[in-house]
Amino acid sequence: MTGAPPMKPEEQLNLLTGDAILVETREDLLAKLKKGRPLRIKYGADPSAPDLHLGHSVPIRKLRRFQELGHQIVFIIGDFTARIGDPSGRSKTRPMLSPEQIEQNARTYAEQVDRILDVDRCEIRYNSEWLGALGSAGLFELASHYTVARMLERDDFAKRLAEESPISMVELFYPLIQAYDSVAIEADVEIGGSDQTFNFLMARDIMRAYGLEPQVVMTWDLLVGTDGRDKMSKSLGNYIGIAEAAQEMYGKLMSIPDEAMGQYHRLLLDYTQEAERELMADIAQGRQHPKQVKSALAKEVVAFYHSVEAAEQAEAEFERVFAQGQLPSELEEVAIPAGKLDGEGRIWIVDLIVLAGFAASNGEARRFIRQGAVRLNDEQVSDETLNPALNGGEVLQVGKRRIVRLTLEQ
RNA sequence: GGAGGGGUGCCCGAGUGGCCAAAGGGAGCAGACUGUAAAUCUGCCGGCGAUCGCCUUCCGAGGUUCGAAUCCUCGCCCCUCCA
Repeated sequence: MTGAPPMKPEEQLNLLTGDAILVETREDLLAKLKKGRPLRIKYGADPSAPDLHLGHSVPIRKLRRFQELGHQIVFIIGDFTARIGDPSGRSKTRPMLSPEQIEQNARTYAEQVDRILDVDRCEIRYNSEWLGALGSAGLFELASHYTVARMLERDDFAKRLAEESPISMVELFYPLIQAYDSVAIEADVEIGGSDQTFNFLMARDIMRAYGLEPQVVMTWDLLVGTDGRDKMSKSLGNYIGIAEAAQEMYGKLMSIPDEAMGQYHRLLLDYTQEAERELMADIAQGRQHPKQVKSALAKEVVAFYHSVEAAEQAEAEFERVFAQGQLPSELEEVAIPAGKLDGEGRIWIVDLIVLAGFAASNGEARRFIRQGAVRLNDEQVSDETLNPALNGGEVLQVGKRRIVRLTLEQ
């Protein structure tokens, strides 16, 4: 991907912007591209979230596109800000990180990003490098370049002000500090999620104030999670990790609501907005079958993170288990301690379900039985008092997805 | 410094002396159906043994009462307004 002939600025522009929600501005970007030098593309990494999911992958994939065109990616690790922490009302979960933790997270982060683009060719910078040197005088100068009124335009602030929820002073500084990062590295382009739009745009003003050419801002909407409602996030449990097993990844992708497919194509497979609309229209008008579209999507994403073979295998397995209702080709084994069996080698079915880890309590196990969710050797269990004899090798199933082969452990 | 609002099950949120293991929603799980772990519909959703029941829950510690998530006292925490 290094030896490709340079692409014309106009072509680059189209390739880079067709799927973005905001490009501020296309004219500026074109002008920069016409300079013919590699552009500096800023991306603020989040070293507090070491487990990357497909939501994080979106901007990183877009960075990869820049990289393939020969531009310079600059990752900024916000170690300075991470050490300060964030007292904002909502995100209580942002802890203050020690330098060691930040270093460790950054390394984990880089390893994962490397699955998507070539990290060795990226510039990685820590913002304590320049923010530490800024000092209070520098900070005041920075603050002098922006007004409270404009700061409060940010919808997040405006909303909280309106509903009288707290806004900490530190929070007002975050956008300024981020903007200063752009000044420090002389960013040509900054990209990220649409939740960052205000901060990115503000950096344009701050850069001008420091006598620099303003950066181009590009944002993409946030990928929704497997629930199709909220943005993908680990804490909401609606995420698909980029390091997940192929089978798991495929299954989760198949579970997204149909309406989310368009966005997934655009954000994960680089469909343009126009292509996204066409795809969804095709589905709506019956020219394409939603399931086929979804499984093709799932396959392609899995192939990106694993391999084509793994993706095909995942699909075959999925069809086998869910469409045809057969047992998976490989079953996980759960060892049952022999001591749990009675003198005749029998065990209460409720205990067995709990021991297998399928229920947190006897009550839950009973409920599963009542609901007809339990199968032992493919026979539905309806008797809560069943005491099956166990020889090892039995297949225990609770619901459609949790299936296990039992073994005996002395 | 002054005034006030509040802490309820995984989350949000009702409940102001018994009918409360605690409404409703979300999440989760299961069943049916389907085109998938989509959508939709139905059910479950503190623990334990079970037709009935028992035990532990409504920030913490005490108290009032036959009886409290609901009343009182002290403590801890969160938030808002005025200055």
